[in-house]
Amino acid sequence: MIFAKRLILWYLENKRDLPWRATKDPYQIWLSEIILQQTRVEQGKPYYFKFLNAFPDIFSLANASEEEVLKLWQGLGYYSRARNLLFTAKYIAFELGGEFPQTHKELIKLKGVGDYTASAIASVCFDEAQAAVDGNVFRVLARIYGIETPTNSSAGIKEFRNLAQNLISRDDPANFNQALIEFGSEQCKPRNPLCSTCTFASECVAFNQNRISQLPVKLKKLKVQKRHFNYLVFLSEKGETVLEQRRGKGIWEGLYQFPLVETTAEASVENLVQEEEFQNYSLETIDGLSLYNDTPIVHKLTHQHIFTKFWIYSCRELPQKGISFEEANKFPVPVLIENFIDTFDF
DNA sequence: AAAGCGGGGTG
DNA sequence: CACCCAGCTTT
Repeated sequence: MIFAKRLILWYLENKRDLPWRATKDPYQIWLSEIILQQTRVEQGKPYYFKFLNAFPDIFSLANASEEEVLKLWQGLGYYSRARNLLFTAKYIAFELGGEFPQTHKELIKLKGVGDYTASAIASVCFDEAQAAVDGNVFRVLARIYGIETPTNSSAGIKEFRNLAQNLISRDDPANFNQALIEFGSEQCKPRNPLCSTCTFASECVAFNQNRISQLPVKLKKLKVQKRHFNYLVFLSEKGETVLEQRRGKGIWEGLYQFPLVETTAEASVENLVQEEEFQNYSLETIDGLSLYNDTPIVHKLTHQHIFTKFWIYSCRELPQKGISFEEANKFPVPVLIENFIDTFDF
């Protein structure tokens, strides 16, 4: 039996009951795919429900504010997804009259939609035979076919995409794509795959050559950068503090945080007060300045470790416009800041 | 082609 | 601790 047929048979027997599998509505499929980019299903699920509840259709999302969307997205990471989500919702609602693009060629033009997501939407919603190649698919194909091309190289991306495109079922591309992904997620797992019950074990190169732990091949990853953040938590007599929005490129773009002084190393109070950024927030005195956490809080991200000190800065009047402590919860903030706000007794 | 972008789960 | 997750965009 051909690969696609066997794969789909496995899928129909083993597929999970996931919320977005009950619909072919492109809005809902698009929403789920954006949420699931580089995100585990179990982590994404509650966000999918939150968004669908808050924004049942493309128009309600299109009419939301960026802060509203970022707040709902808070904690999920890769926040450009949220900004692109809103941008694309506005485009579809107001430029296309709410009509979703229906082909891979058109879908891939949308902000935040790449080859994988365009293929997923085109196949699931419109039965177009475009292979959706995600991390699961790379792994399954690398193992079964014994492909050593790094999956995160340009050559690898091309090779695996071509292979998947040759394997895809013309009759049922929607189930084929979801089956291959589901198979990678549930059977051909990164660690300890279930080879003993695998329907492809007899022809799987990795299994038969005992190379499961060596496939797929990925190019080495960059080393993590260390950064030192000093947050100034102002406390005024009126019960206010200061939050600022992060501007420009970089981590947490568009999210809010306390006034930040970044230093090249862990800072003492003597170091801190000499920083130009600190003096930009200058008060008449530093008598109210005290360190909240003696040991830096280490916030670990994929590509950087952020060593954080929170400095409590009590004052009569704030150096700039403030917000009440209660309001702090309403702004979209990084998890690092959210944890502090939840813990600190204002 | 390579770097940048979050947060959390897993072994 | 390292590795990975229903990847995309920018440089």
